[in-house]
Amino acid sequence: MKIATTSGELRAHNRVRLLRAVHDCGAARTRSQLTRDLGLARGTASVLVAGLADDELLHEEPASEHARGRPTQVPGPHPHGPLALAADVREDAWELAACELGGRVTVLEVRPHDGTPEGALAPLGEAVAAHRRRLGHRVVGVGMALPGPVRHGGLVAITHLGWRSVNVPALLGLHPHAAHRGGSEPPDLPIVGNDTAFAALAEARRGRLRGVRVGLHLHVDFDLGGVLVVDGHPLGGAGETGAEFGHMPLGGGDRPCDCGAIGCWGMDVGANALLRHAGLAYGGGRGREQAEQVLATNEEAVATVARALGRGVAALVNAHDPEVVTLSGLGAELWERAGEALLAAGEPYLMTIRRDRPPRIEGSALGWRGALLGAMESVFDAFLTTEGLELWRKNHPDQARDTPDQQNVMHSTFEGENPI
Amino acid sequence: MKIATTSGELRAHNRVRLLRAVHDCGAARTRSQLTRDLGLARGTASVLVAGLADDELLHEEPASEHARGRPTQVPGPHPHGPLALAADVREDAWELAACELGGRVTVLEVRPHDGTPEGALAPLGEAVAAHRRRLGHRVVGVGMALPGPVRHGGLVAITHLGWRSVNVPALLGLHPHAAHRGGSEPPDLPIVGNDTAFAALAEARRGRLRGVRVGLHLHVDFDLGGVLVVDGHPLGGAGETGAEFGHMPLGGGDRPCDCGAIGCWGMDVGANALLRHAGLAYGGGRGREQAEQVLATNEEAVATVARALGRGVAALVNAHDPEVVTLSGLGAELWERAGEALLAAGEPYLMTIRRDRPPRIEGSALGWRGALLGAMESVFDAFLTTEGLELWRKNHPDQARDTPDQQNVMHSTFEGENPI
DNA sequence: AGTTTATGCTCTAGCCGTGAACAAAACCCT
DNA sequence: AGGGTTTTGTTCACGGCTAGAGCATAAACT
Repeated sequence: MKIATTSGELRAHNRVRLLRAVHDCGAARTRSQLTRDLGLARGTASVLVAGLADDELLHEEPASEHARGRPTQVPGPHPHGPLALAADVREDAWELAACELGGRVTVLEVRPHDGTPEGALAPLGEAVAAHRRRLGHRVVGVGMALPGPVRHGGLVAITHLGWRSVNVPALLGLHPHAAHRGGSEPPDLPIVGNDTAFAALAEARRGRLRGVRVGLHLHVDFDLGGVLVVDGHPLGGAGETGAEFGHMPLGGGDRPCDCGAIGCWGMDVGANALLRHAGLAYGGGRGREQAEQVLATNEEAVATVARALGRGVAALVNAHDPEVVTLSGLGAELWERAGEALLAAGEPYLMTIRRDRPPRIEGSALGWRGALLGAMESVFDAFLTTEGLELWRKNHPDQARDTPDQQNVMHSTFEGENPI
Repeated sequence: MKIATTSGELRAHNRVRLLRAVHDCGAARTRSQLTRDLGLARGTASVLVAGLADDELLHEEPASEHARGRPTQVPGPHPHGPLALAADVREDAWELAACELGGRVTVLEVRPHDGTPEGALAPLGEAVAAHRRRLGHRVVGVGMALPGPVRHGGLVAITHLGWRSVNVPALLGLHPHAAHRGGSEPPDLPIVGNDTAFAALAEARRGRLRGVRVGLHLHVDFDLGGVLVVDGHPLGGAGETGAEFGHMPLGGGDRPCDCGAIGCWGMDVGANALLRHAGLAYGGGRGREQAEQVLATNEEAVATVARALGRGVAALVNAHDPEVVTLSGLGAELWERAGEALLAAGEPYLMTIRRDRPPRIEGSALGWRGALLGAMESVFDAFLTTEGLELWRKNHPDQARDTPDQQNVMHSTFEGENPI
């Protein structure tokens, strides 16, 4: 986070801190708690909240439970406040959702696709554009998770689907538009990222890696992704194409991988490996249901995959000394069904000092939703900055400040539910 | 870095920023440059510099080269300013140095030792204590690099020397003293760290990883250490015992390692591996000279080790996507003598997308000095914070503010050189 | 109904950085 | 040599910010 150096930046900074705190706690803390947690004076908090409410970023509601004194308010998302659109594109389907400040998610659309870049992305692009039109200026960004390495700018390579260097923003039809009014760069370009990195981000903010200084997150689906999470941030690598722990030769074999290397660990862990061990056809992002059947019925195949997973986990624990290792997607199910085999296979590969104080291993708290939630968090990460809020202020229609009539209209919309 | 939230913290913050900038550039930039780089108003810089000079943290000297206008000053270390003590403890010898703000290093002592914890650390502890007495309040911290994983609190395991869980601060005789005057926690405890992590830190601040967002640093001596450097910080892991990339099974073998695991990559890279391939005795931290002879004469052994290094580097590049890979210690020499073999061996293990834009591989800019310099940097990292500077102010003898006589005395000491 | 308690609101004091005006100290040109 | 130019350091009025105190408020407790 950038630091303030002038008294003017100070205010902008505290606005961000307050909004960030509201978002991170899921809009569940009272104003007085927030005031204490952020170390602010009550007067300062008063001014800040008033300003943010004026900008339609926050809206206070009375707290439901009271203690002794004067009842306090709970700052939450404003009914006209910022929204993040987020999509999780998998090998065989995609999901699109909207999310408001605080993290409440509304799923908008789910649709299967044929695995081609156009077949997957063109309809998604249309759906995004339609919802963006509908929601107008409230949409502050679009996040998109994809199951492969994503270069800066949205070039995606998903070798096991035959995507070589797919320009995701272009296929979505979400080119950066002409300059907004206001002049500054509009946040029109989607934030495209790796599903594993997003799942890790979600885990760090709202899952089992919350408050963890150094964690390791492994996301298992058809193949295996892994990434280190440090102080709440997944490490993306230089071109944002990190999170590829699955392509280290930790499995011991030398089978050629679709990625172009040999011996990749990821080939021995995931749905494809399950199908292979069960003697079924695999590859091309097909066979999710068969894989789940193997997972449920073929104990030997499950144990073999769990052992491969365990061996690699041990290697990564040696190298990075994480506090917690979290497993999402299939990984969580492997951990549940064959945790013993996983641990036993890793044991010989652990350093003695790691055996003395091994990291916790846990299934994800977010299940298969991680990637979607992480994409959403990344949009808010970009928005909850001094620049992001400044842009909101600029591109925002004038708030009803002077006209009391409009104030009343606004209040009337507060009454009912407003589904996104 | 902590962020400021009140106007009071603002000042403290800018003091840190200015001092940090002076330190990072090696006291080579003029005040006007610093003012521009930090985005300060000239007036603000004026006040800040005056305050820091008052606290004996900075001392301005006229710039040697002039441009057109009024000549500017160069802020540098104050003759009574803070000093960091730093030691590099290797398997067969240690080195102790002092360093002032800006990074000028004075080597104080070098001494071989017998490889036992007491034999190595007791004399070092005495030397540190003696210099600390001599230099008094100017010593703001002691940093110490050791060739093995270091747990928080200074417990070190160097398995290839038979050190199991050595309490370094205790053996140094540097227990935390009784409370300082001032009350706050004194910085008496040495900052004990892994040599690889320190070498990486030095590389990030004053070497080839400067300004690099994601880098990978590998330090090869008797064994192999490796660590990721993100935004100028080596990733320590949960218990600060990260930096152990050498203990992943990237070599392909299954030989048992001293660390308790099997198949560790580090066994195939480093002085021990060189000795082994040459058919010589190895282990116990002995044989540095023989290893250097092997390096100079036995091409086949060198190539074998370089290939093992290259294979692991490829795996790590896949996983982390670093911008630059730096090699220090023996690694730099291996790179120089057998860079081709290293690259060729790594090639098959690289993902296609990594082959398209491979990271730069470079020898360290700091040679064998990295660990020592990194230990020094870590002391300044702890000192150049709002808390560190506040402590300096408190524990500092009163500055000669009102008495002009003392001012003159001070100026007389400015004249001569003052060797540390 | 009065007391207690925690919170929200308002206003002043103190601190900080900005930016303008001025002073200083060099270089450049005639 | 001397005046103009250029860049930097210094000083100060100004606006912005947060802290903290005092007061108002609204509930729970007695």
